[in-house]
Amino acid sequence: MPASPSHAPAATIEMPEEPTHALRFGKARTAQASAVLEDYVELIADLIAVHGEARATEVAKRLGVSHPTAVKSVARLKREGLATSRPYRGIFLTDAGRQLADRVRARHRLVVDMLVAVGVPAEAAESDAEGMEHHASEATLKAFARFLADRGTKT
Amino acid sequence: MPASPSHAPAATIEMPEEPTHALRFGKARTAQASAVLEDYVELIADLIAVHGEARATEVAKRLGVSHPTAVKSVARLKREGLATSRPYRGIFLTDAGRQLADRVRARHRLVVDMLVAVGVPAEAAESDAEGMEHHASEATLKAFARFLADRGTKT
DNA sequence: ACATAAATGTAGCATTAGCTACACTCACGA
DNA sequence: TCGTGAGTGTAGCTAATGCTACATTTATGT
Repeated sequence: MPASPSHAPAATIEMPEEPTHALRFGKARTAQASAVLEDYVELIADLIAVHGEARATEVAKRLGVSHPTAVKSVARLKREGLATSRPYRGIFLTDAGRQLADRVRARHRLVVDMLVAVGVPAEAAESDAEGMEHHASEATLKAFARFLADRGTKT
Repeated sequence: MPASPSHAPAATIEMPEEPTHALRFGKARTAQASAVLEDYVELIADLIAVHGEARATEVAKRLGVSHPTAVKSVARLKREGLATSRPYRGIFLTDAGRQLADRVRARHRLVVDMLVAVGVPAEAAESDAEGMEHHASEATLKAFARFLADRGTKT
């Protein structure tokens, strides 16, 4: 059976538990925690780039949430030093926020390209990447990049 | 700009907003919601298969959470008709729970195999798959399966 | 048989993300 | 100038996931 081959014990050492799993699950949970922040930062960066500014209502609309929800999340971004804003003005990113946005954006493209490269329809690739990207470790991203480079990024 | 390539189109239609995004983000959020349930169900199935029963404490340990947290989640599983349990006894899966476990397990393997096939180190593949698997749509899974079949499922 | 340790359960609190309802501002037109 | 409506902000509620602390029950060893 799958999860813990170490329980099959016949010979060898015998470690009673498998904290390895705990670490993995914990990591996945942590990733999910920052996922929301990342989505907001990326979107805000896009809005600023395209419209010159990012307004709470617009962010809410794009993310498919109510505006108070967006406002609350932006408050969290500010708390974490990723964004700034003043009452009735737009939302702006700090240097840290911009850097995060760039990283997130690059990662998103990489994941989408990867999915497309292995035959996932563009629509599904975009959609699924939105959720998966937040869980791709450095090692995985590096592997993706190498894979894409090797096969010339062709479909 | 990046996030919405659909803004690029010089000719064609030009839709002012992009509710498409909202749908995508919403989907990712929903997926994340069931992710926890799936993790629990999969783990419980494993424990039953290996130990003959699944105890709350063991589940908590494996998932890296406190036991009350595990208990609370199991309560949710019961509410959703995926598991059953009686005070001071083990946790069991309903038919629905077992079916879900099977699907989750298959999906997990598929994602891991895929990552490995593309050159991700086994360790990272296992770890990242834990988070990514919950966001892989049917279309994506199908594409993964096809890709693996084509290249002979070799490591 | 009974005391005690380990496992399980319960209570209460915090945080995050969502929502609706309501209050306030600002910009624009009459 | 003064409304009014769209955009923002705030309050207060829900649900999920976590936690610690405490209560209970089971099981175990003497």
